[in-house]
Amino acid sequence: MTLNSNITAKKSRKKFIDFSCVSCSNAKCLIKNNLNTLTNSVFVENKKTLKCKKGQQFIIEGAPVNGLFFILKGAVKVFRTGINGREQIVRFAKDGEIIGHRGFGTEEYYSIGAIALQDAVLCYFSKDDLQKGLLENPKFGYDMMLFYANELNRSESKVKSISQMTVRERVIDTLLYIHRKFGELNGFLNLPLSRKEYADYAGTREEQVIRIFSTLKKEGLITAKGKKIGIVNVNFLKKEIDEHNYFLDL
Amino acid sequence: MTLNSNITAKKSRKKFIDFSCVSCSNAKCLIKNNLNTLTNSVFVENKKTLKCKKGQQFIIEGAPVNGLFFILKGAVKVFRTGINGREQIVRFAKDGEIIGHRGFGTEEYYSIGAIALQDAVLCYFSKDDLQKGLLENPKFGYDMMLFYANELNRSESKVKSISQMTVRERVIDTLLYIHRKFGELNGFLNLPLSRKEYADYAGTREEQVIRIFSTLKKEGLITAKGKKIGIVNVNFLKKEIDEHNYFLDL
DNA sequence: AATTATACCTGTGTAAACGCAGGTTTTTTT
DNA sequence: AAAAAAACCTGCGTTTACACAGGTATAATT
Repeated sequence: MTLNSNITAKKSRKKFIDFSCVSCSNAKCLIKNNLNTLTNSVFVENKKTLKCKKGQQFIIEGAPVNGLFFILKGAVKVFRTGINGREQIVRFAKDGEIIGHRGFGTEEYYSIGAIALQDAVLCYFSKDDLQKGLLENPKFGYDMMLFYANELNRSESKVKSISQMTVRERVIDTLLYIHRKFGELNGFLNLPLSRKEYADYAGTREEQVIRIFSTLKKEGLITAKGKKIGIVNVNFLKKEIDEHNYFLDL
Repeated sequence: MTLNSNITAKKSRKKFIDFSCVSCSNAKCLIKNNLNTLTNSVFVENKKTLKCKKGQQFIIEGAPVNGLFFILKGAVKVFRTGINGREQIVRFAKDGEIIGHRGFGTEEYYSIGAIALQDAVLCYFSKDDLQKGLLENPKFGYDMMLFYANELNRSESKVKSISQMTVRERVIDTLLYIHRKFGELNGFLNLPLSRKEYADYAGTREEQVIRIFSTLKKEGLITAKGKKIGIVNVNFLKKEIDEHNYFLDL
């Protein structure tokens, strides 16, 4: 909101606005972190910043890849569409994170879709520019590699979860994931999601999530007022899925 | 076999044998591919090569990370262990591939286990050496990043598969994956796996795989003599799961 | 303030996947 | 060649998760 008011859209029809990495306050961004050695690179100057309203889809599955996005501000869901348009959310992303694995290399089409869950500001880098930057700056490339290695670790962990956990456990796992990643605000998870979105991430159906939320409420493990979900005691929930996570620390 | 006979084990008690990257015939290896610019790097000289017998576990979940492995020759399953020791195979790997995402960065413990499915030869690189190599050679780091980005893509695709496909579809998907990756030999998949291993990858149970193999046999879609599985017509199988893979090309 | 739309909730029947139990075949070991 | 072990197979009852249907509360729109 403070951001939006700062934006004076010169080319409002294209939704591209100028933003500068140097003055960016996003400490967790890989680009910001490597800016000292990237100042000479073209790609920082060539980046485009665009606003994206809540609910807006900014990456469409199957569309040609030209580059990739960094989230300057906001929250985003990344998903794959299956039969009958059923969504599988593979990840939630926030400030500083990268969206669009296929923005590199020779891949031609996006394999994922992405929708803003809140009003968001996105930085866009072209494929060629970014590739150049990565090859010019080994530290940047190394950081990027680590990011993907970590994401892979999380994703493979998710494969096991969906495969071996019950629906109830998966829903609890999802609640804890949102809690870890987005934290709390006034005792409620700091990212409002619909029951359907919980289901799409947990790999189940809306009705199941609703039922399980009801049960968890009765058991005093969570509080729920509409989309506002509060975790009463994180450790109580953790305990229930702990045996699944021998070697997991994220 | 030809490899084994070439090996003259100086330190046979430690199972480490000297091998040289320069004379390596493995064209798909990331290190081999970048060898021209890596010749000065220490880490290529410091690598250890070790033999690993069929069935042997060379990475144990939760063990401290010191480095990571490249497969010189052989096939390997990478898995995570869940409740009651239930295995979730997250990946099969072959010649030239990397095992152990956590060999980088600050991670302390392996999050995955790895077992040789055939007699294998592995190249081992220490964490520090490899990190140095990656930071010295941007192209090498970039290639590594691409590898992880592709693996992530595949893993996220697998999340959707397990979440949305029926068991039958998942088993078919697994058969096609093995076919893509390991090919055929005399009309049979060129990687013998037990029904249990198919189940551990597909996210189901041994009995289900057995049942589904029986049905597929009756339907004339596959042939099966023990562990030897043959796909009669790849396209027939593909057709059944195609609608799940709108934007998938791997 | 009334209306529409969206999100949330619950009961009930159904189908898919699972667990177990008992068997056979194949492979490995002695 | 015999014995043991591992892998493979099948039937059947049970459980889990699902689909559908109909309802209520909440939020958005006019």
